[in-house]
Amino acid sequence: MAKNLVIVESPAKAKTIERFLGKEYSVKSCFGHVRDLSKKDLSVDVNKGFVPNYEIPADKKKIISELKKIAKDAETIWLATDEDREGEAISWHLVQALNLEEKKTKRIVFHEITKSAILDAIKNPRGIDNKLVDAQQARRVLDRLVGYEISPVLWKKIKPALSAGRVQSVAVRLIVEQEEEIKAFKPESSFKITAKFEIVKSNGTTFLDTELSTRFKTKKEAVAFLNKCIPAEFTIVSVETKPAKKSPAPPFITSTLQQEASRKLGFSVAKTMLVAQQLYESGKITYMRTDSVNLSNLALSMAKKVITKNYGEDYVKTRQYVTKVKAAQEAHEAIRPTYLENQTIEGDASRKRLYELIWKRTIASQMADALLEKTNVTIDISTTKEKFVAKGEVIKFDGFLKVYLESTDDEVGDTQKGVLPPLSKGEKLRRNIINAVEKFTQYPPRYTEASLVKKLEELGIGRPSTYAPTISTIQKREYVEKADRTGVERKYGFISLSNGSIVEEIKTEKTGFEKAKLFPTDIGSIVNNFLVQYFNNIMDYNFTANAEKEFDEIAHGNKVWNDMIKEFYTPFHNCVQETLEKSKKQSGERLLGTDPETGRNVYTKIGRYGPIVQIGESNDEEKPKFAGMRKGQSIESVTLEEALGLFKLPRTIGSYENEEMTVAIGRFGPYIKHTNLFYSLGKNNDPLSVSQERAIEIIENKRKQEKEKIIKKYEEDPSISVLKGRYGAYLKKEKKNYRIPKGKDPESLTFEGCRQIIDAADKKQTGKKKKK
DNA sequence: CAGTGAGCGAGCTTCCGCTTGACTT
Repeated sequence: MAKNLVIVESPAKAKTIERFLGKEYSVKSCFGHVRDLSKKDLSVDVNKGFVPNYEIPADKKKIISELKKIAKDAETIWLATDEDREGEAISWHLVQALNLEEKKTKRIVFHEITKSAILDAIKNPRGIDNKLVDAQQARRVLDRLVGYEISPVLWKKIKPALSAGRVQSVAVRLIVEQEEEIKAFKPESSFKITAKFEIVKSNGTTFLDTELSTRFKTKKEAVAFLNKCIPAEFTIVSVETKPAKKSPAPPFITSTLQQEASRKLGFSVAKTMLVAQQLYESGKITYMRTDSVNLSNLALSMAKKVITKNYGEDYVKTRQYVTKVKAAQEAHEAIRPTYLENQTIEGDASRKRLYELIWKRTIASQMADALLEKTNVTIDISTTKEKFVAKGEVIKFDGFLKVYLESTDDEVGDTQKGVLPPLSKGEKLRRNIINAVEKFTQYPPRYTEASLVKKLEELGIGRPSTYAPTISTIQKREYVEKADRTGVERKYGFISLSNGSIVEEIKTEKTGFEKAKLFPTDIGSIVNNFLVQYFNNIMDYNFTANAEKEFDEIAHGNKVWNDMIKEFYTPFHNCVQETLEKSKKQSGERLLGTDPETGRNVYTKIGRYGPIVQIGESNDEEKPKFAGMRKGQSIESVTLEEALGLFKLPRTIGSYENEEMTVAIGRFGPYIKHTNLFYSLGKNNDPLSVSQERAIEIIENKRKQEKEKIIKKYEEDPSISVLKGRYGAYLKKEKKNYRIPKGKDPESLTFEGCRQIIDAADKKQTGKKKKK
C-alpha cells in the first residue's frame, strides 16, 4: 500500500500525475463534487442560519468508500483539487466525507500539469481555506434557494415541471429580449453608390473599385447624383498610405473554443465539448473547461521551437496573455495541444478538425504580428462636393496569419480589400460604371448557441463547466428552440450609369435567412415576462456580478456567509410569498376570433402540455373543444384559419386493405393510423391535405424498411428476430432489445444462441434489480 | 412511443457546478 494518497478531480489528470510521482504515491480521482444538497427538498435550514444538509449522491457512494479504504492505510492524504472556489470546497467535502484526520491531511495546488509544478506543490502544502469554502457554500445555497423557491411558483402559475434559476432564466431573457427588439425593428433603406474607374496607361487598362463616402436617403437623390456624374471629371486628390498591424487572438478558453468551433467547423456547443473531452482523455490536449488564457512555460518554449522550425525565427513572438474575463478563477491552463510538435493527430474527422483548430490557435498566439500597409485614395468629382474613396490593404509580412485568423460573427463581410494599382495625386480617372444600390439596415443578430455563451461570459454568468449544460437545459425545458428560417424575398432599387445613360431597375434579394439560431418559444416568453415582472432583481443582468462581489468579500473574510444569505433571503422569500398570493395564472391567452360554424370564441393559450387552441369558454354549457398546436406555430402568430384547421383532425382519408386510415397529430407529430399501427407523416407531408395514395405509399415504405431491418428470423419462435439498428445488429424479443456479445456473428446466430443471450441478459437484469 | 387539455386532487416536477462512463436501437 502506498504511503501517500493524492486526490484530484479528474481521472485523466490522476493518470498523468501518477507517472510524475512514482511508487510512493497513489493518485486517485474523486470525479468532481462528492457531496451535495439533497435533490428531494430544499435541504437548507432557512430558520437556523441556512445550514445546508449535504448527502453523498448515489453515484458517488462507491468512489467514497474506495477512497476511504485507501485513506485509512495512507500516512498522508494530499488534497490536490483545483485552486478555485469549487475546488477548495471539494477538498473540504472530501475531509468531511472521508473523515480525514487533520494532521494526516495536506492541501496542495498547481496550475499546470508538469513534473516541476507538482513537485513544487508537494513541497509547499497548506491547510484548507475555510473562507473560500464558505464562499462556495454561499454560492451553492443561493442557487438552491433561487431555483427551488421560484420553480414551484411557475408550476402553480404557468405550467408544471418548469424551472427557473440564476443562470438559465437570464439566458432565456437575453433571447426573448433580442427577439422583441427584432420584432420592433423597422429596416431603413439608403442608396449606396459604388463606382468602377478605368486607369488607362501605356501598358494597358486597369480598374479601380471605389465607394462614395456618403449614402443617399431616397432614390430621387441617388438619381440626381448619377445625373451629376455624367458630365463630371474625376481626379485623385489624395493618396495616403500608412502602416498597420494585426495581432493574434489569445489561446483558447472554453468559451472561445466553442465560438470558433461553431463558426469554423459548424459544431454545436455540446459537440465541441464532447470531442474536446475525447481529446483530453486520450492525452492530446490540456483540460477543456478553463477560463484562463495562460500558457505554461513549457508550452511557451515548445511553441517557440515549433514555430522556428516550421516558419523561421522571424515568425516567433513569445506572448503571455492576460485574462479579460472578469469572473475568471484561473485554475487551469488555456486549452492547448499537449505536444505542440504534433500538428495533426490520428482519429476520426471531428477530433482531427478540432485538434487542428486548437493547434493553429495556440501556435498563432505565439507568432509575430502581421504587418500591413493600408492605402486610402480620395477622388474628387468636379460637379459636386461628394468624394469617392478607394481602400487598399497589402500584407507586408504575414506573421501569425500564415497559420490562423479568428472568424467573426458578422455574416456580411465588407467589400474585399486588396491591392490597389499604382496611383498618384492629380491623376484623372475615366468613369466606367456607377451603381446605386438600395441597402437596408439589418435587425440585431439572433443568438447562436456559441454567441449566447459569449454574452453570458461577458456578464459573468455561468462557468466553463456549465455553458453547454445551460444551453441544453433551456432547450429541454422548451423555453428556446434552435431553428432555421428560409427567409423572404425583398425588393430593392438598383440604378446604373454606364455609357452616359441611367437605367433604373427593381431587383429582389433574400433576407431573414437564419441557420441554427435560438428562438424563444411561447412558453419561454410567458415565463420570462412573468419572472421579469415579479422577480426583477434575480433577472437583472447584474445580479450574478453583484453576488460574486459578495462571495469575494466572504472569501476575504470580510463577511460571514450566512449573513449574506440572510440579507438576500428575507426580501426574496417575501417576494415569493407575495407573488404566490397576488399574481394571476398566466396562460398567454389570446382571442383569435369566432368559429364561423358555431359562433363560439376561439382562443389560443398555454395548456398543460404546451400551446393549444380552444373553441368556447370553460363555463359554457357545452364543453370547450381543444387541439394541440403544431411545431412551428406560436400563440403570437397563429391565424384563426390555421387554428381552426387543427380541429379537422383526426380525419379519415380512405381505406387500405379493407381497413380505415386516419390522420392525426400526436405527441411526436403528425401520423397515419392503420390497423392499430402508427406511421409518421414526417415533415414533408401536410396532415390536412395528404391523399389516400400518398398515405398508402408511406405505409408501404415503412413496411419495406421494417423488412430490410430484419437480418434473421426463426421458425421456432417468431417473436425473436435479429435486426439491423443504429448501433449495429441487435436481438429483439417481443418489445425488448438485447445486445449481441462482441465476437458473435449476427448472420450465423442460431436459435439456440439467441436463447442463450436472452436468458443471460434477463438473468443479469433481475440480479441488478435485486441489488437495488 | 401515439389521440392529453375544464375541474377535482394525489403525487410529481426544480437550482448551479464539479466530474465521467454505461448505455442506447
